[in-house]
Amino acid sequence: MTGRPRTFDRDAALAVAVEQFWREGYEKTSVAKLTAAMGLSPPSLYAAFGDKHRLFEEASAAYFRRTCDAVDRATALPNTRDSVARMLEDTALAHTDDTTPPGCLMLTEARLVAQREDLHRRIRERLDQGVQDGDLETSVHTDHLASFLVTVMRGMSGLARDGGTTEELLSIADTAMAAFPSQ
Amino acid sequence: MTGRPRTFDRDAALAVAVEQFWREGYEKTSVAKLTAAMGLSPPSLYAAFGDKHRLFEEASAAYFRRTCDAVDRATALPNTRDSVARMLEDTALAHTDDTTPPGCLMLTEARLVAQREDLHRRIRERLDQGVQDGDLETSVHTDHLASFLVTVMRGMSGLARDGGTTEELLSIADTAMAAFPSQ
DNA sequence: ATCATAACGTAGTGATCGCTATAGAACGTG
DNA sequence: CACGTTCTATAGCGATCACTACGTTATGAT
Repeated sequence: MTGRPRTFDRDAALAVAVEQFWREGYEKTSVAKLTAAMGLSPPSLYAAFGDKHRLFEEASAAYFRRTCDAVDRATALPNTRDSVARMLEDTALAHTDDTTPPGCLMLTEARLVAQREDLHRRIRERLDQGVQDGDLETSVHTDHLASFLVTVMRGMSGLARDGGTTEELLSIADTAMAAFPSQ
Repeated sequence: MTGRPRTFDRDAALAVAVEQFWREGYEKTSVAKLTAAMGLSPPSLYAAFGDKHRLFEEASAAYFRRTCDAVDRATALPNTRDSVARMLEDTALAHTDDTTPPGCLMLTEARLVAQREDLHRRIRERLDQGVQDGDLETSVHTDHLASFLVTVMRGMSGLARDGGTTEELLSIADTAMAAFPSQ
């Protein structure tokens, strides 16, 4: 007993929801906007994704996974300074990519605190590794430095939403690197 | 023909509105929440302040004036580095003052782009003065440095909203100062 | 006292919010 | 074919949104 098959691509619809939440945030994104953008009726949305909150969780998780891929590519660089510089440059470029909404869902949406803490942890762990590798002096407070970096990225996301250009964000990334402790 | 006098203090009611918008933002603050917090009926609110949008404009303008006072006190310091350091420290303290909502209304509310541009201009002008005073080398790109500083403050506001402590924000302010060009 | 003026509280406007009851349509299985 | 299952679309649920019509009350001026 398989029943009637669904007429829409669940992953494609989820991608549209990601884009919608990304562009307008959780609160300003109504279910009516979602159903219109995703091209399905309210009952179909609720049957496939639960409710608005669970859809947001699934969408933001998908977004987070994509972001973490980029972070992981940066942290994989052998030199710690290069790794952090890459991360900030990636951020500047991603937040002003004109094929996607400006800024970053994870860094802008108030309720995604846990994701931001996860990002902070990933960065701190990369810095800790840098200390072990001898890239950073043992006196460096990696937790505080990670907080600084997340704070800069977050501010960059806000600036991108205000219409900040790629060049502007890249210059901020560059300036922030001046605060990175030299070996 | 003076008519019946109003039974509430307009300035006090406005201060309550500032606090409400500060704590929850424009979208999440309903007129019902405002009337309850301000202790007046909807018709009184609309008679005294126009509509929700004009009330927000008045409230955010009052908030901005207060913020600018602190900025002006910092920019008044003779040394440019001291001036910027003070600004960042003030930001860390103000955003985590437990007698007020966490973070900053101006830096968090999406629609206050103009106020942020104003803040950016004030900081850049202080840095330009620093160049004239010989506090900063003429090679310093004051516009980019100002963008960096606003970006850090903005990120600090977000962190404060996530529950970041005064110590955490102060350490970020301190780290950011490492990016400030030495004389 | 009488009047005009303006703020007051009650009660409710249409629109939109997130969400769902209901009934019909499209599948695999008998 | 009929049956059970699951998706579909329509239409609408109660709650809340920003906002206001309306009748009352409190003032100063006459």
